[in-house]
Amino acid sequence: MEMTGKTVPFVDMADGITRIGPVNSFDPTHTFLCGQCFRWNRTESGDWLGVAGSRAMRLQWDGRRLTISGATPEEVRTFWIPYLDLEADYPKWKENLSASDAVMAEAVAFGAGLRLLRQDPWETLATFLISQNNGIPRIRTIVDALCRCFGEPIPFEGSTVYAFPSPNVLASLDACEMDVCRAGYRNAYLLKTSRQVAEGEVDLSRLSALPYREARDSLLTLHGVGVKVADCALLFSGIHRSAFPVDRWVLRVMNALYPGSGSTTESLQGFARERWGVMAGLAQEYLFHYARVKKIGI
DNA sequence: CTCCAGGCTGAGC
DNA sequence: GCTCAGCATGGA
Repeated sequence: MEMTGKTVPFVDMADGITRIGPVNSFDPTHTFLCGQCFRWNRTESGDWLGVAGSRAMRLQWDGRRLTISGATPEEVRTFWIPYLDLEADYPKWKENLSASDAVMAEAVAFGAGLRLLRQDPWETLATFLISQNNGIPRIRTIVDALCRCFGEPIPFEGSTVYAFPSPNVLASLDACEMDVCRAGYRNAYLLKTSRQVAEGEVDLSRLSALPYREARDSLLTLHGVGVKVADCALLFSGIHRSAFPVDRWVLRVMNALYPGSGSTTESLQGFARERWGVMAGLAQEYLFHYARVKKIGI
């Protein structure tokens, strides 16, 4: 029996260590390696080191509880628990999705510990701008270089990690400077979009106040942002979970599962939104994770 | 060598 | 409106 409801058991261990749990429907492998984020790394000891926004933390997972270090209990409560979406009722969502059909049930079971993160909207948008026609390992390399070169330093465990650079900082670069991250032709998209956001042409902080379709249309005015990137930005920042950033893997799986539901992206999105409603984005993420790991290996 | 990777833009219909 | 080459880079 899985825990439901919004209460997350929480213990302050002092010395900058916090323990959370028991938590069900969570697994850092599913959550951090499903392709929604690019700044979590597993250490040799099995811990996870992550940077999000202007914060960093170390996470340990024993299969039942999370132990967080490098963050104050207050930060854990107000930032990391919402970031990891630990208060949401995944058992209920998984049950609903699984009931919708057998293959979805298999995909849900396969990625049972997957949670949709609530990442910073700018960081999410920029990293998925880089993701286009690109592979996950190289996306990580590029994002890493961007942060090290242009991000604010964050003292962490006696060393330094770097925040994702702000739109203002990136907007001040020229194409030559930005090329150190080796993003190729995406440099131009990143530069122009940084400038558009820095100029206030699109206000990312206002997206959550807009209905899904208007939020997406707003993002589509940015250079290099298409439907896929806009949907990923909305979904993985937690702004709109009905966003359905269908890609070739899910297209392949969906077309196999539901022949005739539509071979185009738009009709598949409509199909998914009708079938899974506000959970369409989560449904796609289970499918994506399932298809990718089953067919390519992690 | 070719093909692919969490696509998008701009040109030509 | 629609289709589609071209796009930088690096790994398989």
